[in-house]
Amino acid sequence: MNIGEAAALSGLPPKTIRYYESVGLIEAAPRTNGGYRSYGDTDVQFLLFIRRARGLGFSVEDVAGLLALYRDKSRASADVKALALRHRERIDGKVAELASIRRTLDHLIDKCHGDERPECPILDDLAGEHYARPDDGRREPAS
Amino acid sequence: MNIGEAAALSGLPPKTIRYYESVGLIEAAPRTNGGYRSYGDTDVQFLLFIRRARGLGFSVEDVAGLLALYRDKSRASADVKALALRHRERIDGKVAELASIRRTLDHLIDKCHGDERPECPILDDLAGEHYARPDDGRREPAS
DNA sequence: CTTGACCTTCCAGTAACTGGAAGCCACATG
DNA sequence: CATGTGGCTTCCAGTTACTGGAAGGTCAAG
Repeated sequence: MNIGEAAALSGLPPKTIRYYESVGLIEAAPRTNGGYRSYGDTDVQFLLFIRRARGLGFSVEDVAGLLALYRDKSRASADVKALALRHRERIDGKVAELASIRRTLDHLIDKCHGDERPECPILDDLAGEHYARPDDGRREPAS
Repeated sequence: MNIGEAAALSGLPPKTIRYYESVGLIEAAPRTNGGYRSYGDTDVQFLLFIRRARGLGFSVEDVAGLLALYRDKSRASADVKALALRHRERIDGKVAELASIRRTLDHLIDKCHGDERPECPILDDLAGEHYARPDDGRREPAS
């Protein structure tokens, strides 16, 4: 099948499949006489594997690792698990960061009345003005 | 002051300050005879504003909008709030996505014994193989 | 005058694609 | 057979927000 069909079956855009080939994530597909890439069912399976792994947020580099383990029938499941655990750590880190940001945002949004008036605690906070305490004119050195 | 001091006071690397100037986020700093950028306290305040906004995850483009509102003393706080609300939406979207990924990852990691044996539910799942599942053999299509 | 820290510009690379241009291939129709 | 349409090819550029590094100018101290 041509790349368009492989794309439809795998759910990946043709551009992305070519990209994966260009970075070595998948092997270069054989070509037809006319120079078209030619794919088989197995290739589609690999593409689906990649799409699912990417959907779980694994980096392309991680996916390359997962594919290597997938192909290696004598792998140790511990290696796969280790990769997944590292990935989960990163996810947790991001979630924590976003949660913290969200809390701050909540406070600020809550305090901004959001009307025609210019007074805005959001801007005040970003500007570092402690608007609730107009008595402190001193400046802390950054470090 | 030179860029190094402005960087130290604002907590932004000199490279980043130059970058912000290059993309028009801040005005081009005046130069000394020797061609060095020269900054004042006000500039540092702007840089701090930018750093805080970026720390809350606002894009550089959003920060440009916030700066414009910050400078516009006749702004409506509603505009600031709207920007913050849109941003919070994006954050929420990301958190939801990450949470979903995390749940899936939890299941997979939990089921992988992680030893020397090659059997691995994580890889099986990525490969789309519906390995033994006592209570629920069905799987939802990825999207 | 020389050293070393700091500054300058410009180019390239990062992650993972995506859009678009220019041009070839395949097939159906007139 | 010519032509039109759609799919395919390659390659370049742009995206986000910087960051590293090279080559070279400036400045204060010794």
